[in-house]
Amino acid sequence: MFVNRADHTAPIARFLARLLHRSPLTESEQRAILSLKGEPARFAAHRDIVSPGQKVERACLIAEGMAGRFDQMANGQRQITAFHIAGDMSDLHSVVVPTASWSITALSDVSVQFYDHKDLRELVDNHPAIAKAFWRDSVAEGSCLAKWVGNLGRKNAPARVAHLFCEVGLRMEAAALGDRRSFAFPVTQEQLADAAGLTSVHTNRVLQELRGRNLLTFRARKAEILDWDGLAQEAEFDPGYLILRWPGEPEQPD
Amino acid sequence: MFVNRADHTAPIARFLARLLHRSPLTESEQRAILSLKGEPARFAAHRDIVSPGQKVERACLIAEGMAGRFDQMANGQRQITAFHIAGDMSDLHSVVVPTASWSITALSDVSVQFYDHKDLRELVDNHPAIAKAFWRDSVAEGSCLAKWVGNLGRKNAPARVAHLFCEVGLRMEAAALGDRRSFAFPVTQEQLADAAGLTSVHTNRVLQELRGRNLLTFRARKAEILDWDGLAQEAEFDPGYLILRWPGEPEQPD
DNA sequence: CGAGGGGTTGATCTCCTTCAACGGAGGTGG
DNA sequence: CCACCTCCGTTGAAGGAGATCAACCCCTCG
Repeated sequence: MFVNRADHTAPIARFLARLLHRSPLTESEQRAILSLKGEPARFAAHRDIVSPGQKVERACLIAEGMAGRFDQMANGQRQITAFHIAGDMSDLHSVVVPTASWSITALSDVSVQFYDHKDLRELVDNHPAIAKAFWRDSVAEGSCLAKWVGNLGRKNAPARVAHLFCEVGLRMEAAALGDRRSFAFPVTQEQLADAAGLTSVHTNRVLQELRGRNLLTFRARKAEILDWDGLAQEAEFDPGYLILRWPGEPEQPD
Repeated sequence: MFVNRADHTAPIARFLARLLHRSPLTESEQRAILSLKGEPARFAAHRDIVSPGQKVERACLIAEGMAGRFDQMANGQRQITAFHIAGDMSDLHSVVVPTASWSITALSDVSVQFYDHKDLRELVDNHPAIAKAFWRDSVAEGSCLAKWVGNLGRKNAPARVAHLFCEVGLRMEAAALGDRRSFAFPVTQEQLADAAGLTSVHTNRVLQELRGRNLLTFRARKAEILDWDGLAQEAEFDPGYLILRWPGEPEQPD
């Protein structure tokens, strides 16, 4: 595969690798993506990369660190609706919907690359396969969100927290950023709580319970899954919704 | 606009009208969509239109009635992650992700039209504007899901139920299927509960409370919003996330 | 050394669930 | 035309998961 010859640490190459998990692309299509020109930037933890209501003209690729999509309530409560890891184009959707009603906020210190909508649109208009790859990416994002609607609507706190760790672990492994059983997870317990729809106090107690049951540890922003199967069972975790294809697994037909 | 000359009651015309709320399309692009050949079918309430895990080769357009996307838990609990009304291509996303992990189920009796993925893919490959319109549609769906993650994670029962009615009301109005203050909502209280992440017992009490506060009535599958502003305030409803453009409002630039 | 962010603990409260029963409307068969 | 059944809605009482409130601790960094 062409991408294997590329430098995987280049942000755009990470993005391409992630696309290729889900969508086959020809060598020339891959080249077209790799030739995108990005503009680098850094953000400290807690800073907004994109603010709610802001009209954007470029999309943001996470190069290093972790970011999240936040929904803010009138009383100040927050809900994280997505975690973005290195290689994620966190608002690729802004190409077709340039004004979002939520923020993209740095969870840890992050470095990012910005890519002009104009260039991305040109790519889409000239390469139907890339258009479908981007579309598929948005559908996969929706699939994750739907799963979280189910988790928040119908699962208790331990299952939600367990699901969070399963999901992020598997995504980190797929992105070659760690192992599902041991990966950096640079968020605070409060941010975990904002994702799980819980208070930080209760999240803390749930983490202790999961630790006590020898399922996982979470210290110093590092997750260690002690019992993957047990954790997946607690979470009712079924990875199909992530729509990840693995090297060696049959490719998704176009 | 070309579509105004079309028969709005034809299912595919309803679908096109909905696309045009969000995406400008030329006359020839509109013609291409209208010339799609659909295969009709009917489903009784509670029947699966698409079952979880099923690989599909056609997408389903709701022509009449209401359907929902269901996520099912191991213990039998259900969560509705989306409502689909007439004119919604409820699994347009299946064109790029043909195997879903949830079901599309008829809420009321519904009639639908099926469209082959092959034809839809051809449309997308030949018309970049249609590709972007479909992509935008999936992004809008994701936007609704993200909003529901926020609602389920951080809002109490009355706010959730209120939000449900605001959302469906506005969508019905946009689809010319009713008025935001009075519309058919052919679901049971149990299905409302499955969407709001509540029990049907509590949903019943919440509906009584909202009635008591003169915000809405819901009887015989018909919603009457008595105080739209009050309901929207209770729900913290801000329609931006629906990504609906209205006739007369400025068009979204391509 | 002081300040502040993040983590931990305990006590209390409350929103929603659970369980159990009943009522009413509509459809169906005798 | 009545009897019955089933689905849906309604009500009450009790219980529990998680929120809230209020400390306190530890570590890092200026």
